[in-house]
Amino acid sequence: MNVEVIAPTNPFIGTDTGKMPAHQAVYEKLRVMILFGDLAPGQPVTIQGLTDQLSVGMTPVREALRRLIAEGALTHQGNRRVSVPVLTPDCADELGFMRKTLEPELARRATLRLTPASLDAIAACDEDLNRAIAQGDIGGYLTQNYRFHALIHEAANAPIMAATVDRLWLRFGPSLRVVCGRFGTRNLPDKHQDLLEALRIRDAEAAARAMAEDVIQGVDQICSALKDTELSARSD
Amino acid sequence: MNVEVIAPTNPFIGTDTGKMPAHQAVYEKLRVMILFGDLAPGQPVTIQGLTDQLSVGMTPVREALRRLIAEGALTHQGNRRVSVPVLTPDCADELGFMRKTLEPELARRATLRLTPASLDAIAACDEDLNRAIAQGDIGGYLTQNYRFHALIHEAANAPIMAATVDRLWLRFGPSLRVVCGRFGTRNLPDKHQDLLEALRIRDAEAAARAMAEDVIQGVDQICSALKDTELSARSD
DNA sequence: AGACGCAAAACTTGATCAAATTAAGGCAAG
DNA sequence: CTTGCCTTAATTTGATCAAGTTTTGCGTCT
Repeated sequence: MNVEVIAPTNPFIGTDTGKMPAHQAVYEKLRVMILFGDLAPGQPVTIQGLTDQLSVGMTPVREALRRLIAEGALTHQGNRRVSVPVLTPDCADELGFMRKTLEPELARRATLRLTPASLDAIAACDEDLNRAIAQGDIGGYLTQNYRFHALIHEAANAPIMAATVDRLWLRFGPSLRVVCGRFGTRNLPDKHQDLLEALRIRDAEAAARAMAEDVIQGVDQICSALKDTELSARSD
Repeated sequence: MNVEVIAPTNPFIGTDTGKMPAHQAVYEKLRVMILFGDLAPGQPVTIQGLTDQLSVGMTPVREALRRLIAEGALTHQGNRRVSVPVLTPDCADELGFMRKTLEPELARRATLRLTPASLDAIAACDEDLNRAIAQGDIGGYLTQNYRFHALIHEAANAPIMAATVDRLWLRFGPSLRVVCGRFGTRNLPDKHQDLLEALRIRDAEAAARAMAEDVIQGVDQICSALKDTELSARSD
């Protein structure tokens, strides 16, 4: 299966498996691996492979996979084979539309319900993000960028929309890593400064606008990269 | 558990369990029951109850529940108890925003990719829907109304958005039945005529507008009904 | 090239363990 | 003496595991 264990330094991979059902621990582990590109698009995922690797029974693994499939993070490949989905341009278009619509709304709502503590957390996260970009740390960029958006989604106090958008990120994850591996951390979208300023002065519409621009930039970059990879694949 | 088996006359409950894994059969059965209000909001759902009722093992039931929980059709009620979620005004607001945003887009896309066959199917469905309304058949109204929208979503050729919207309907389902049971089939939203006409003349923007109005009408009706029930519950 | 067979993986089941809720019983206070 | 609460036991339910069954894919043989 070739799935490397991630270093527990990642803020999202605390994996406090102390008092947690096995199926949830498996779910969270796989989720992070997909979100940050440790599983390549198209890579097959087998139940028995995971039971061997994670030393858990078959039932928890089955439940975790079923959950991830329901979220679109994995796909049933016809004959009861499970794999990491390959992002097609059509899918990216759909995901892009939803992100462009929902994330600005989340930013708008976050502006209204924002607490000083969460604003500080978002600002701190943005600094970490800039540091990662400056160092060319792709993994750091991916995790901090996700965290930046996740913090805003959390502040919006709209759990259903936040979970929906989270699923969209989950679908972009595997390809994002590939794209970033191609182009490095230069020319990355960053409307975060505008967004932070809008949050500080409590201007919901400005926050929505900044978020929309950030999402559009990111999505367009992925779409163009997808077209390139498809062209290169076709010319093979 | 008090879950009555639905008559197999429903077009969505063919349940051809012939060549289908047990976990999927369980999933589809439960999904339909939730979607059309056969399970009341707040009703507890137990694994063992389902194994007894459906005569299947424990693992398939667990997988089906995990999937439905991931889709928001069921919720984990704290102490590893599963139940049908109760729709709060905040949730309805979120769901409403997403429906108002996504369904017009689906209508827009459906207009462009529409085939004569699918247009006929949609028109036929609308006739069934009107018949159900005229007869005061709540169950028929619920299923045909869902089917009308589902056919449009299918025609849009946008599987991710369609699946996302489907999950929103799944959340409305249990409360929809309650609301309809209160007010009957009068004053139901029906911008379907405008929508059908727009589809026929291939006017994507008009279709999107008609869909938006239909969704807004339906969501507002549910929201106001929710407020009423909450007020009456508070005055108890 | 088509068919047969073997191996691997998924699906299902029943059993076992752990956790939580409920019921019962006893003690104390009014 | 009755009532209310707290503690404890029993039942119900959820979580996990390992074995058996079925299906699929692939390799080989004709």
